[in-house]
Amino acid sequence: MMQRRPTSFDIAAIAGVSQPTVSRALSGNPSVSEETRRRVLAAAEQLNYKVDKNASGLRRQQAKTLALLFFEELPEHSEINPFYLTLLGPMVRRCADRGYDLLISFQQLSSDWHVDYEDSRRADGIILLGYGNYLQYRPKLEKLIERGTHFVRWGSGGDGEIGATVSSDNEQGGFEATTHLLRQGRRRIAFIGTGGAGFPEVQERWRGYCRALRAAGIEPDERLRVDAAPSECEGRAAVASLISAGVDFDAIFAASDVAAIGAMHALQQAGLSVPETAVVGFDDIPAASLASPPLTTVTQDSHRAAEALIDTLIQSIESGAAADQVLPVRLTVRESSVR
Amino acid sequence: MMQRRPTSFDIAAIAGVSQPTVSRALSGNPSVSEETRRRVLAAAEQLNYKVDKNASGLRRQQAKTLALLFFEELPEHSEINPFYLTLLGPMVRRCADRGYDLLISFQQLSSDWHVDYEDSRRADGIILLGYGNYLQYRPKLEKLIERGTHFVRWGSGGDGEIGATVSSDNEQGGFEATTHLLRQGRRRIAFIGTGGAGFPEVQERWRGYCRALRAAGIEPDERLRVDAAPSECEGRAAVASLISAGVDFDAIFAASDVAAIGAMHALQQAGLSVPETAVVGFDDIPAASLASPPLTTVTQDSHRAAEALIDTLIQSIESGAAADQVLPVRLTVRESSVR
DNA sequence: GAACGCTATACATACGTATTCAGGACGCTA
DNA sequence: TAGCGTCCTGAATACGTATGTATAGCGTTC
Repeated sequence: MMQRRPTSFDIAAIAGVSQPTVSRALSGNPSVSEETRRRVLAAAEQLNYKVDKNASGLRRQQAKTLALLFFEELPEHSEINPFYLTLLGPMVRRCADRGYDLLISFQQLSSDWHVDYEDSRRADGIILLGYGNYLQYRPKLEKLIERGTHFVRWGSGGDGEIGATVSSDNEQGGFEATTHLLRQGRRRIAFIGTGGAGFPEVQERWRGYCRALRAAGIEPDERLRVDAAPSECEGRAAVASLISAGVDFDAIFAASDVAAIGAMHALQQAGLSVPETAVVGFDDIPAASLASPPLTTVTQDSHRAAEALIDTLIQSIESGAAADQVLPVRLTVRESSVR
Repeated sequence: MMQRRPTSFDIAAIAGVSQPTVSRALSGNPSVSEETRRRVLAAAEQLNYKVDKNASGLRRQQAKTLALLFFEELPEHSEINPFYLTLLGPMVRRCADRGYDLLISFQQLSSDWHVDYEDSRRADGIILLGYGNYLQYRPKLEKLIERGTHFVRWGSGGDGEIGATVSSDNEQGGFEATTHLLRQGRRRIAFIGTGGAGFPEVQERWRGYCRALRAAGIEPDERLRVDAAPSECEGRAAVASLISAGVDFDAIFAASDVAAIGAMHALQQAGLSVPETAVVGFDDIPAASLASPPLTTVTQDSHRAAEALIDTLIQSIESGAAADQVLPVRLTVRESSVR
């Protein structure tokens, strides 16, 4: 029955106006009279007309689309960081509200990702999601800036950052988690997380941890610090190594929930109960509340984070400049840390 | 320094050919001589030229983009079904391999989703992801078909389905899970899952459950069947109600992992240990292996599922027809079901 | 040696929209 | 009634690509 998609000319014919008027009416141009606009909208409704995204984009030289780029090594079968997945829903929503579409991709799918998206006008800007270790990508980020590509990163609010950044207040999170454990009477709190220079978030959490300890008159003990990437496996291994090394500890603060869950497994495997040994994580991924016992953790506000990312990027696209943002965090106390 | 994005005319000028030749050279048209193609590619490389997606799409009347539509009620703060999130990575990958971009959206963001994407040429086809309850959307699906929109659904392989469908072998999964429990010596196996007509997957799992019981000479007992949507909360409530009703059971087969995890929590809360009461789930979401004890579950092959979805949709777009697919499942035995 | 076929390229054009510019209608003032 | 400004609309055009059609070059055949 419908042989051809309707164009703005078809609408124009029905509404008895010209094609440009249709375009103006639909885009809310104030120089179109109310009466005309009504006729145009009615005609568009009648034919189920939708503006052709390609034609519109071509004419306006933009895509009205953002690209979400997971900025991690993802060896074939590994999972995307769960925290990023919790950002996904709110980001999609915010994009829709702001009139943008959201494309999704992985960094390693294109060696040229840093030019592909904007150069082909598939997207007007890029959201980079990558947990730490961004140092190795820094040259590419610089290339992005050099080319004038709009992008925003989820990362740390630390110094030496490059490009617009949205982050949680990692230092404060580390402080609150540690303070909570101290208030529970813990004194020997292990810190589990990768401390390498490429993970500024974790560095900041560590700094918060140290501040809390010192505020309680305790000097951080390097023997209580173990490296572990954000994965169940590494978290488990880290605690296992603490135990086998005979290090004395009564609580664990892990810089990521997945590592914290691994830590709990290691404790249980060693016959130690949680919260007898208290455990606190960071992120508040969905699995945190499903763990047993449910995991006390530093909650990052994924809704605000998502909105901040989208808004910052759009502002950068539309007005050229955008300011970094640091979002507050909140301690969510569950059963893994209170006797 | 670069004031303007290069176009195919710029490449043509450098390579000493005409614009159409550039287009043909880049698209691999065999009527371009090797020598010319080399020159064109070199020029393109030199200027960092990328084909303009809008212009290309406009000319070819397609977007080379697929839309991923989460087809669920997502009241503001609820999570996307974790199983779908495990599909995400592989789908993105497959799309990239097949030369398509992937857009992401939620059903409820647009009341007109069933026309929006294809009508505006933002996407050439739609992937619908929605756990069960599709009956209420059936009218919209019919509208999609009527309009000739290409789409594929994740669902059940059952009868009366509409449109191209990719699914797991739910019946077999239910059979294997139940058979496993029977082999462990369990006889009173509770079934937890929504049995309404709108959830054909769950119906099929139930059928497999019944088949396994009957093969062991046991007649299914309706008192052992409790409704629960796929959520931790409903799974917990379902088991709590079984316990408080005084129903006798020695194992639980839950039709979703999240419900199974909820079930374990209810058991632990009631002082019952797992696997003293054995628990088996369905889906194999990431949290399943993180639960304690780790959850035995029916693993759906998310890689094959993702690829089947993408391939089926692209085939439908490019050649008009596509066949349904039913994928095999596999029981993953962990500690929640073996003493 | 003229007609023909084949290959590789150029020319012309269309895709559907948004915007610039020009102009018509109308009301107001002098 | 001429002059002017305001408000709305139409005509023309450009965005960058892909493709149908035409053509130039060149070897082949009878």
